[in-house]
Amino acid sequence: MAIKRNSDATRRRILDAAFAGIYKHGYQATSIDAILKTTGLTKGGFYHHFKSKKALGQAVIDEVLSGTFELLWVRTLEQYPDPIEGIKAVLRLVPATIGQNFAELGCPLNNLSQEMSPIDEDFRTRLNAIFHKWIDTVADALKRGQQNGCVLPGIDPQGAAIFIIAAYEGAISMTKNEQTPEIMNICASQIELYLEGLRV
Amino acid sequence: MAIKRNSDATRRRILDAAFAGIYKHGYQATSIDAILKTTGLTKGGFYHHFKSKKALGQAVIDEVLSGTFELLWVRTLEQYPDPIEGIKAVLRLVPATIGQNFAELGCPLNNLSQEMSPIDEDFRTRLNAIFHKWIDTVADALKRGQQNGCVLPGIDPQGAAIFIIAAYEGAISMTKNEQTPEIMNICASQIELYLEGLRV
DNA sequence: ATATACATACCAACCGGTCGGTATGCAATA
DNA sequence: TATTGCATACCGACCGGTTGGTATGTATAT
Repeated sequence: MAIKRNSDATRRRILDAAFAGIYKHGYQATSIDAILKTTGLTKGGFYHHFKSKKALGQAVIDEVLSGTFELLWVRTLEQYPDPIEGIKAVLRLVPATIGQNFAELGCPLNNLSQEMSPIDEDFRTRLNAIFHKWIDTVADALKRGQQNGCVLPGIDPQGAAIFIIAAYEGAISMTKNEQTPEIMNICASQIELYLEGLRV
Repeated sequence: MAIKRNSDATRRRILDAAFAGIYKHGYQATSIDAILKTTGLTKGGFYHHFKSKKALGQAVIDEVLSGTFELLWVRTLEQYPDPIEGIKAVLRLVPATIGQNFAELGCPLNNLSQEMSPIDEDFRTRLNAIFHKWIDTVADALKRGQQNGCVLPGIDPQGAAIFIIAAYEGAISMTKNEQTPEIMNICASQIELYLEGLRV
């Protein structure tokens, strides 16, 4: 009747519980005790894997948040030669992949960034790195679109990318405020209107 | 040398300190002790004015947040016959009125809404009421624009209003993430691009 | 046998909130 | 006009519980 001990799996369980807590209640309002409760661990076990609460938060950013962004945006955009179609596909993918959570809890990356950016520079730096990769991903896609002739050559890819992401994050925020997926659909169609304006 | 006792002023001081704390650290992370420190009050004095921390939070929404929104949006839009010019004016007003705070701390209304909407229905209801007034304000302005012939009759004022506010909030969020007003300018010019697309 | 992966017990600081008490101002009364 | 009586405004100690974190002990895997 040996009790299973698996370091990697335990660490992963902590990470998942921390992500869920942070996603719903925010970083500051997620207590270590709460994480212990959902994982069934104790203090000693937790602090064996993470040297502080801050270290846990940063691990969530590096190992959980950055991954989900890549899965949704990078993978989708790279399989569309036309970036405008690619972005529209992401917008349509949102309700499917993340489901109800997005309408209830918003974007986990933006949530954490909004909470922590003003009060902790280390968090801000890490989170901003993901945002920059995101912007570059969209901007590169738009550049490809300009080269293969489906995006207007006059527009600034960087500026357009920033706005697309801003509008996307804003749409998710409004959806969360209202607590209904309906809002996301309204905003998505308006974003598409903007996107079509970038077309040759 | 009687010590000044002024109930209204004291209450206002608490409200201001609470707003500042919530704006920077969020509601949950703003302790009553911290408010006592900045106001110079004590526990007894505080609980004479507010029966609980939650009551304080709701007073901040009703008496501080709702006012700043009205000042910026309602007042500005009502003095522009052309709603598109009105919205553009608001966008230009943002850095002037709120100044550096917006780039550092974002939109106080959206901040609180993002934090509290998923975890407290009473907060959500109050905050959502402000958002609805906001949407109606912009939608009504667009309708006026349709009547006096400067906005396309085909567009849905409600949907456009929701997206304009979403894009605006998203732009502020991105600016806060990056901690530079530059981002706001980039997004503002893209929003203007969208707005011009609504014109006849 | 030694390092790893946990459990247990504990700490000081802080959390929101309560409580008995006190200083002040104001209105009725004498 | 002076005195009284009471509501208001505020003080500061204290409560049970929670916070992030540590020091030490023990069972398991290699």
